[in-house]
Amino acid sequence: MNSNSCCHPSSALIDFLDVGGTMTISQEIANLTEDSGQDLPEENVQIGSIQGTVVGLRYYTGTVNRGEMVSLVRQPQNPYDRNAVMVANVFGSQVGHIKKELAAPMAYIMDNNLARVEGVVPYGEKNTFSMPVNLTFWGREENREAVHNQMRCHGFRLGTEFKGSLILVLSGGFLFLFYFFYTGPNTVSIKISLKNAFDKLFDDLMEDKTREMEPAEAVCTSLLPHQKQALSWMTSRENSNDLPPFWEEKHGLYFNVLTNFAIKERPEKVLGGILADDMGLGKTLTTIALIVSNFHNGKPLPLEQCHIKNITFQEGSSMSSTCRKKSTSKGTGKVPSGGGGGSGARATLIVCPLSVLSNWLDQFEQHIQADVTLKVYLYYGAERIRSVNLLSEQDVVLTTYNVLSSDYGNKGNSPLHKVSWLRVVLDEGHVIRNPNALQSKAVLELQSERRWILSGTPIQNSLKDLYMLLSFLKLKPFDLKGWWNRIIQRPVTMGDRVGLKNLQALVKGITLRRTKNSKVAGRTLVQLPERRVFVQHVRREGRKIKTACLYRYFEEGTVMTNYADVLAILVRLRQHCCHPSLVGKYTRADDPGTPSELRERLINKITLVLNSGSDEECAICLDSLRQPVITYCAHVYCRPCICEVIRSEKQARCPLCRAPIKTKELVEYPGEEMEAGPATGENCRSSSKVDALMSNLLKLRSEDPTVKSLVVSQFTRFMDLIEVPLREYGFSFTRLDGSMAQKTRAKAIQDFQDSSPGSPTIMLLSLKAGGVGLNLTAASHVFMMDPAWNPAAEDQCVDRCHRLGQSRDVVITKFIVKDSVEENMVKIQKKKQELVDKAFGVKKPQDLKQARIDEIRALMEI
DNA sequence: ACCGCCGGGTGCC
DNA sequence: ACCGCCGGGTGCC
Repeated sequence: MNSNSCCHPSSALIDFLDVGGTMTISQEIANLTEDSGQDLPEENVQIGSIQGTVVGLRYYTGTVNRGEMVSLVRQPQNPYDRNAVMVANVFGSQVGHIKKELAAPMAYIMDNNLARVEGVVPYGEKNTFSMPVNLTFWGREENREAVHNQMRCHGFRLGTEFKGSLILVLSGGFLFLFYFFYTGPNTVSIKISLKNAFDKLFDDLMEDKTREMEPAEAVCTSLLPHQKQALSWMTSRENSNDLPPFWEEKHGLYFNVLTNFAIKERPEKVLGGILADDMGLGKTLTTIALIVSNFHNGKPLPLEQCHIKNITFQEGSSMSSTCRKKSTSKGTGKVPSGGGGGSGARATLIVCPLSVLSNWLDQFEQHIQADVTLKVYLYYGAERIRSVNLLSEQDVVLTTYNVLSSDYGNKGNSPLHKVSWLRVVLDEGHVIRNPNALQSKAVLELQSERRWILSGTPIQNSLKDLYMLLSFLKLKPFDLKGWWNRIIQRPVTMGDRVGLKNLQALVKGITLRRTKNSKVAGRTLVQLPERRVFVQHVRREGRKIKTACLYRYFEEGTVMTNYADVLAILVRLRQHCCHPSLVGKYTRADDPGTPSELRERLINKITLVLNSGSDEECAICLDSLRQPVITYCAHVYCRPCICEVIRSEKQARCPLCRAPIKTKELVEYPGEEMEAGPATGENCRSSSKVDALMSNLLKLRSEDPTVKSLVVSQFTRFMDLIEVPLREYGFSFTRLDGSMAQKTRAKAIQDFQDSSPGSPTIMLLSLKAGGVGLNLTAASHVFMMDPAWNPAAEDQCVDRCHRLGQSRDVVITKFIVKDSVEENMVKIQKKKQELVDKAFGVKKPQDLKQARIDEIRALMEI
């Protein structure tokens, strides 16, 4: 199948045109497809297909091509027929209506969410009055009968004529193969080859992205070759006049090779993309260079406007550094012109997690010449000035996702949403992967000419993570869930090679990704110092703990019904490995007790589950938990997800253990709770791990007093306990954990990174504290006090010091208690890594459940 | 729409 | 003729 003219490198880098006036209908389609949440594999069964008729063509301007995909949108408010089904092309322009006789059963099916209907116009695209449309119904297996019945009642018979058939469509001189791939719910064979292809998704992204560009002179740091390449690529993405991915110009028309859509007007450009470099390659520096080098209309920052030097980083205050300017010839020559467009937009908005806010400020100060005027405003804190004018006049506005979403939630009064930005940059952009999160909705509403996503991990769990990124970039039609599912998500999930190729072409066109191992001219991008890992086994505390009740759960097959108990026991076993006094009291929930007691216990459980570091996901949406609630059977879900389950079933049952559940019995997560107070009394005694740590630290200090170390634990109370001997032996240390406010956090980081004598040599770091951007390169030793469930979390933590800027070899010491739950956790880490590799995109709740059981079983060595 | 359908005009051969 | 047939007007939902 060499049908993919869409994979031409030249055609992949194309820009999109936003067709004016179609937004309402697009929006309508978006709204209609948004809440159906039909992206789980079991909802993607083909129920049947039928040929229908599109009528009323002459009343609408929307046109289609031979073989073009169309969308079907219900119009319940239509004054002539409340069953009306509108037919629209990819850009949302109405083409016509489905003939009313067929619209009647379709309306019922669509309104009751029995199936999604998708259309393709096989021929007759030039007809004046009506044209045929091949309709395919997709839905859950359990709705198959209902859909067929409804159609039969109205005299239609759903067939499977497109099943596994090849339809050749000749169009515009191109040969397109449309392979209507039908597979049942269980497709195993193709998924294996899919995995390899998926791994290659980001391969070859470097091709043709090796041109270098010098930054504007305002940047005082010299860029590494790969950063100059990124700058060149980003600049060309912003100034490019190319068509967006999958668009080609043919005979004076613009033609989308994926959907067969064609239009006279040039599709709107997509200026920007995804910078997906590994962390530590300098995404921040590159972005700063981009901001000043490709300012307005492809020119570098105008350096001649110089004012008073005044760099302050107070929250909610404007800071600007001043300048005396020289020539700006450097870096201007290679900038392709044409982008930007003279709209007058000036300001770049950078949205980032709180944890890296101070890093951005540091980096601006560090990399921008001191005599350059760059107006940077930190839109953060209660004192932030909510003035659209003030914000528009800045060069850079920095804010956090939290500030952005809280302003956005404050209906109609979000200054950030009233500014026409030149450029919006989402740092750690993968955080918007959940479309239901307020912060995701908030970023989609920002007005900007250019849009960038910075993320070392653009796809974290599954393919659908990419949807929100494309949506933010306004990469049509993938910014609408229905089209994304249809053209990419479902074909790829079902193992369709063409779908995968399209996905690769799509990603390739808008993404630059290099890893630490990528090479430029035969050399790796970054020569990082070595990184050595030692596992140090330590003695167990006291006798081996009995876990009889866990064995019982396995024998009874009630592991999942007692999941919270199981986790609670495991947490305590792990705590015991660290220090016996960490272990809190524990009562098992044999007796449900009175409702208030039960409630209290459930709150305890959900707190434990969410703080257990087990990286919980909602088993329904398979995404990270939002508005977590716990059921009486102690399983944790997103509130909207589980409410939907309860609403849609008569006798609702817990998806994980099948226990009956009710909405009013769901218990909410009350939020972070502070755990026990400071260590006192018997807590002050040491433990094997603490002893081992101290002897390491003392040895290091005697060898080289300037060496700095990270001491990492998942238990903040363990960190409390470690503080005692650290003080006792006169170590100067700082601490960073999730509970700290931004100011103290930034102070802790700054103190630790400071190399002057007397600065802290140790940082107590909670494993989950801070985002990935955190820079702790002052440390060259890492002590992992307790193993994490997720090996990636440990790696990420180490990467905070083993990154660009690290000059010493990094030594990692992991303490593992012999003959304990920790040893088994290490085994699971390895397994889990394999699982993550395999499970890309095709996770089912059942698999997830079994994986959990297997995991716990392995932990207990049962 | 080179259709179907409607409704007015018309009416043996 | 309370029909058939003809031919003009008309046409999404």
